[in-house]
Amino acid sequence: MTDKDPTQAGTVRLAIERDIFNGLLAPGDALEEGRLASRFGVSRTPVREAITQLAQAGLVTKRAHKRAVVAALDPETLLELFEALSELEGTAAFLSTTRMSEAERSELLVIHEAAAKNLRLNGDPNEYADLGFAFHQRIVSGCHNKVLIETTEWLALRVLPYRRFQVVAPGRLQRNQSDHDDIISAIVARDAAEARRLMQRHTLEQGDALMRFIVLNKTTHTDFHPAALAKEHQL
Amino acid sequence: MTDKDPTQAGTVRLAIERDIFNGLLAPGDALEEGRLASRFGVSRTPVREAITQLAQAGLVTKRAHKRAVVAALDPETLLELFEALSELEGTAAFLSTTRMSEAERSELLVIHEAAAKNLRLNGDPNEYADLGFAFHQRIVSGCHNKVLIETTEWLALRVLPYRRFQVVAPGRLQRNQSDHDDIISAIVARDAAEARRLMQRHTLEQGDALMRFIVLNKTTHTDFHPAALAKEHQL
DNA sequence: TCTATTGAAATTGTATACACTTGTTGATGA
DNA sequence: TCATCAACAAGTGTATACAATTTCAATAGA
Repeated sequence: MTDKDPTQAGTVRLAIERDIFNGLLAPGDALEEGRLASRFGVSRTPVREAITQLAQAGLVTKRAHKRAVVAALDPETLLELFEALSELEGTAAFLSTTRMSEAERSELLVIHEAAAKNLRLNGDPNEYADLGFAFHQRIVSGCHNKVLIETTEWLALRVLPYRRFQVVAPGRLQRNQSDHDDIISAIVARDAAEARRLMQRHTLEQGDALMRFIVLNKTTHTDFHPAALAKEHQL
Repeated sequence: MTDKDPTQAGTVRLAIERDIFNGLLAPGDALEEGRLASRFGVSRTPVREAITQLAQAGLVTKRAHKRAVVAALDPETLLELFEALSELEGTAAFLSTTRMSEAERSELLVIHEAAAKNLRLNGDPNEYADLGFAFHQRIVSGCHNKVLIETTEWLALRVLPYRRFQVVAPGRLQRNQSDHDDIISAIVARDAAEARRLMQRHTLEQGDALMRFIVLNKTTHTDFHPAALAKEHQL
């Protein structure tokens, strides 16, 4: 996903992407070409191209002669995203169980144990979230199917801004870690079907937890934008 | 997928898309902005935008300062595509089994029986291919998960130019139809797990059949482009 | 003969100017 | 006061001009 694109359009695209993930650009916010152009010190042309790319990636929506806006994930779409993502990640786990190299498997274990250590010592929750993300990513990449990896990451990208909120739900971290424990066990035991089942359920439950969290906080927010929630919960 | 995009960029995009599917543009062919612009009677700007969109859709590959080329599906990628697609369609069948409305189910049956009739009467193979495509599409759309539908169609789009070659392999049609029979039976019996298993295996086998066909004809072609193969087999 | 290099031609990336569409504001009439 | 519509403002879509990079062929050297 992280293109090493030396072109200005690519640079602008990455900058906008980061803004979306950081929350500087909230869902529903308008992306006005002229302002972005002057902000990045380029002309409208590369900005337009960047927006076109982001639109195809699903991060912004764009209709003819209307301002492009950051894609707003309504709860229904978010749920659908997690449902699809859970199946993809489950499939990846299934394939990875038999296809990962010894090196990949041991790397996965290292990540998992670092997360466990973080949890035991009450470490930085952001670091734990990053480790959790790495855990998922390694399992996905372990399937050695570039198309599947690309597709999964494409979906994961869209829930990325929301995903770290799993950590705020009470008891989520321990549950998350024990899920990972079970998944690792299945992989080590070369039980691909079980790895799929556990991974699929795990990702779907992450989505459910996120949904519950959002619904709980919905009354106090007109929108459930990650940046607003982050402020609220000192993330 | 079929945008009603009144803008020239959208028009150009659809035109190029059709050219790719029709075979006028073969994988590996260069998409030169200037020539396309003069061909469609527009400037390079909308052409560039169309190419950017197609690149994000995966139909063409584009690197900085280099010509955009129609995405070439090497056999390995094609196999990966079918592996990923088979999982997605299997999941869709799983969900559709319990989620399809009565109307959707009966529509699926109508399509299936039309295909059966076509086969019995030795009808037009192209019509059979279209019915087969419709069969898959209805099962996918029946899952009522827009994200999953969109993702599946996104992958299916990339194998679409190659997919109709399943029909040329000897005995493929009967095998294909009996697979569909079994899938329908599982759906009617509300056996979601079985529907998934059958659908997944079915799509994967379609890919395998296509791969075998390609490998068999590989020696006589430097490339296995669909248009060339179509000419060869009077499709 | 083959390889490396160098220059121009071709092609892509970007800036700017203009055309068209959309939305808003304020004047006009009832 | 309110509805209607026209003029304008703001913003997107497109064309064109220019800059930067790649490509390719011709040439020089071994």
